[in-house]
Amino acid sequence: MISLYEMSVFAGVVEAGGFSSAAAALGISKSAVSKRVARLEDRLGARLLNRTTRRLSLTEAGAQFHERCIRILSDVEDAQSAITSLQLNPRGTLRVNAPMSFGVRHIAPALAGFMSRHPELKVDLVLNDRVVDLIEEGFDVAVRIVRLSDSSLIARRLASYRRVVCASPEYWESHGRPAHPRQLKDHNCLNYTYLLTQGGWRFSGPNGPMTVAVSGSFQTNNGDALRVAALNGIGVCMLPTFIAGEDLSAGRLEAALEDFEEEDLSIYAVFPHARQLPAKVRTFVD
Amino acid sequence: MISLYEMSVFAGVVEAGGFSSAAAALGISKSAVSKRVARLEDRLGARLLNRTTRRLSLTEAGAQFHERCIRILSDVEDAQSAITSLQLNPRGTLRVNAPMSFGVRHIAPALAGFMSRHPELKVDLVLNDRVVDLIEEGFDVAVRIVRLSDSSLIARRLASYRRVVCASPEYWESHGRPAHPRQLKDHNCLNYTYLLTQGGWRFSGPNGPMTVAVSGSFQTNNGDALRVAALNGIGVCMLPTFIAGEDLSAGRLEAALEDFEEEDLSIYAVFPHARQLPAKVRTFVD
DNA sequence: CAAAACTGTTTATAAACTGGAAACAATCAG
DNA sequence: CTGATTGTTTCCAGTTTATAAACAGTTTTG
Repeated sequence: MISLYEMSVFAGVVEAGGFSSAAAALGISKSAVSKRVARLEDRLGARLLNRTTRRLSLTEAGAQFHERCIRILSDVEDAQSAITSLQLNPRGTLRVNAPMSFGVRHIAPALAGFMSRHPELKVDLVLNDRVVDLIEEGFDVAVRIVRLSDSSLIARRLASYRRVVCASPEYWESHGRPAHPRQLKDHNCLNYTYLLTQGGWRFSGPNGPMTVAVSGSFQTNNGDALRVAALNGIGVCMLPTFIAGEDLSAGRLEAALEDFEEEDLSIYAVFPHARQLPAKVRTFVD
Repeated sequence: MISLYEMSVFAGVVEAGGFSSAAAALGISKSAVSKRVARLEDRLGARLLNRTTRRLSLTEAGAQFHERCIRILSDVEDAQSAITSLQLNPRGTLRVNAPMSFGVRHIAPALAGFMSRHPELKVDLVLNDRVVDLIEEGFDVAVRIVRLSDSSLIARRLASYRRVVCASPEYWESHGRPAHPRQLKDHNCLNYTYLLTQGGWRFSGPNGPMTVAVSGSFQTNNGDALRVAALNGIGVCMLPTFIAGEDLSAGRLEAALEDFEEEDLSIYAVFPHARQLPAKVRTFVD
């Protein structure tokens, strides 16, 4: 198969008007130029240049081929620089996947500023709480609350959060505040479906981690619904700080069992691969 | 530099939807496919394909690049086949150089039939009697009466001819017919300028070649003018058979000294190079 | 007119690259 | 769990490549 290098050497010779000067211009030896052109002619099965020691002239075939060479080489150049630019500048379409609650609460608001800083970049934010296949569904990056052990995916830690047992001040007042996780069995524990499947609420006690089975009158797979229930004083729930944070600061919810909290958990950005991360992804994560 | 082969392998992978199937389709091993694509990605500095063991998907960069790849590869294909076709089919422009007399008398008449057999071919016939630089002036082929010793040019014998001493029947009648070249000094020898510069007329006697100095009242650098003079009975001239042939057959001129004629001389087609002769040239010469 | 300079080509040799087989790692099907 | 399949990596032999040097032919120059 013809190679682009051969074509560019040929174009160089035509441009320079000679093998020796072309060799100098291309920074290679003249024997290399000679052989490249000879090989190209062999592959095409046609003579491209009529050459004497002194003068050089294009064959009819050579003239035709040169014209096309120029165009092809510039097309390749274009393609290459398009890719490079896509790699260096944040643009194109960025497909982001994130959990529902976190996405609505933290990503969507941040997106406005991000997008105004990068007007060439389109963002496609897909929020859902199931674990998606990044590669199959073509995501550039996903935000994950739990770390996955998928070998081909690369994770980067974005932030930490805690899970806080909390309820409204009114609820605590009427039901009392537990001093130990075990006492939760006397409370109406509002449950996040996902946590339930893990067997209960996890704490970190003085003797290591412990899991407490809890039960209550309400369960949902949506963190915001849980929060609303808690705000209304229906019961106790375990909420991540990125959901309950504001309510805790504002005093609308109050925490309990803070001495038994698990160590910090992490929020991760996950990419399909590590090397050669497009700028759009890098910028977004930053 | 990116290579077309890499691009075609990448395009093959996209088309086949997998590395292994692409390898089978391209007839190479899958390790080669893997390495080619990896190298292409390195050179572009961007990931083109997101790959799991099971599934394959194009990156945004990959999708863009693939589109351009397809176009570039087909452009190259086009260029290549255009050259090949130019090489295989007689078409394009054929620049022919020939001596004046021979060109007018033999090439021009033959051209009509040749061109009607090859309507896609244009012919540019340049007639002159000076020796031109084929390469510098861009000729595809030249017809030469004398063999040149130009190293870079390749000659092919087209036909043979003889040089015949002849005059009109009337002239012979009134001046007598010479029996030996030496007797030419008693005749009015019409001279072709070019031959004069060689010192006289050359003959092949029983004792090997001989050159006879001749003189006469008329000399010209045009064979046809010489012929006309001879027809008019002005004197004796030495004409090539390709000029005097018809007149000799028709009896308008009669030969002499036929036993002393030189061995056959040749008419050559001369090309700038031997290998990869375009079809237009080959066809023309045939 | 010979020496010098310059052309493109060829040759010899060392370095780089290439492709395939096999081993490997990861995933999926049964 | 085992076997099949996917893409990657490693290793090695074979090829290709580039360069310098020698070469052949032509033009310029002193």
